[in-house]
Amino acid sequence: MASDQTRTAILAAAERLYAERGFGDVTLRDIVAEANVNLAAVNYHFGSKDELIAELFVTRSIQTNRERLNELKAAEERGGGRAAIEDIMRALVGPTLRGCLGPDREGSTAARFMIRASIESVPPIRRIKNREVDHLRKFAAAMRRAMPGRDDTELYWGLHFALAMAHHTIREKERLLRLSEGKCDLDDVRAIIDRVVTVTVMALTMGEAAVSAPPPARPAVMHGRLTRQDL
Amino acid sequence: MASDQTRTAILAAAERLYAERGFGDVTLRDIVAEANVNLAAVNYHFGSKDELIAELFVTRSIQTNRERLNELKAAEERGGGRAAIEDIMRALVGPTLRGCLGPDREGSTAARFMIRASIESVPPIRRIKNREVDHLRKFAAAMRRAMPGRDDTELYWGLHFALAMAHHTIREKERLLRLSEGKCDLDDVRAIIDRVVTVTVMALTMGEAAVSAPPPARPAVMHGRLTRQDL
DNA sequence: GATAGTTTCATACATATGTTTGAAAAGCAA
DNA sequence: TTGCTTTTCAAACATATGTATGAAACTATC
Repeated sequence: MASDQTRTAILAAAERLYAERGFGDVTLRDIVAEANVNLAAVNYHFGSKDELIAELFVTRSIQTNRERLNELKAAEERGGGRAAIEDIMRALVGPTLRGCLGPDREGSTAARFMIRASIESVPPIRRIKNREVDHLRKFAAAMRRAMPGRDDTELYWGLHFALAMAHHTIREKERLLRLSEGKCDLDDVRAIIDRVVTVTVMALTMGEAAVSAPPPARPAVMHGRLTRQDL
Repeated sequence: MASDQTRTAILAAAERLYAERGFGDVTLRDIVAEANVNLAAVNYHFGSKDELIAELFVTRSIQTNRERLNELKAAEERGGGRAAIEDIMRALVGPTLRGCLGPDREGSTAARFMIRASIESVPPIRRIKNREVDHLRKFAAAMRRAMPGRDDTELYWGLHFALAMAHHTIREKERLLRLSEGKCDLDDVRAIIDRVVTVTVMALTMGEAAVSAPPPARPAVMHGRLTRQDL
């Protein structure tokens, strides 16, 4: 089937252009020019522009979520059914950060597309995005297992802040670079992931200290992770 | 001058609509209908659509920045020239969070407009936004005074994460509400500000602990702020 | 109250953009 | 090949949208 060739070319071209210039600035004519196909091909193969965008987004969403869940699963197996909280957070923010930051590549096209999608919030994507909550719930559940007895509210805030830091770092990396005059190394993805994870775990354990015991034991996480030279 | 009336009506209507529906979905015709003025009035008074958006954005930017700087200044005077790091962060994230969250109001129109602006990143705004770095530098300077000897890199990351948490909380409040099934109280703005500030200060002092002294003293901030009942 | 400058208005213009159409081309099974 | 389906193509369509225009209404100064 040569038709799949056209379909694939459109998908690839669209993702590339959307990732680069955003949804607002890319027209169907831009896409078909990039893909070297006829204008009508988009509507023939996808029905509409919105359905094209939706297909792009669901495909990539599934991929990212699978990556995250794979890491989570690996961590849980490593821990005999209960993953360490750090590894859970690492599974949450690692795939996205690795995909979107880094020295050589400008971030893969797929990752940059997903960033755009989470920034610009165009209608077809907004509709799909609501399912993301179900995915995040799996991480909330893992966190609950890792920190039993912890108040759920705290878990949600921790999850929320982890995504905040990861996401914002990707979105505003230019600004952070300029603000810090290059001092913040945005190519050292490992260090960034460590940093986000460390802060998140501190935020999560901090609450525990304040709520459970008046003389709070220093959080367990500070022992291992905090002596890294990159902090 | 009756001309100012039209100008003002356009500005107000535009801000309201942009705040509500975003830049992508609002046309000049929507704006002039909302403002009850003629279509040509926009180009007569502002020159172009982009210049209208730019004027809205610079006005609000100046206001937000002034609010922040006022709080910062007050904190520095309270501390005799050197503000506590918590109060600096509070001055940074407080105005925005107070403006955009809260029970009664849906967040002021002005604040919601600024959120849109920071989300959608339309060309005229992108051009202006570059000056924001200069504003943030004032906070970096205050932080440096509050934590002398601290590595600059850490300060920038702390500043960056504070904005990340504040911003992301505003952007994704619906999702956090659904994820937590209402357990995360997004109407208690004071508690949210405290939470963001506490985590940020922990992130900032955590590095200090790891870098300076091998047996890290429990961060000073944990004494005062951490016993709040809302954590 | 006449005149000059300012503002408003209805309307038109130009163009960008998603979509549709109908015919031509290509693929494929018999 | 023949006949049918699937795919491609150029062109047209419909419309939304920012902008421009020229006349009318309004305002203020003398």
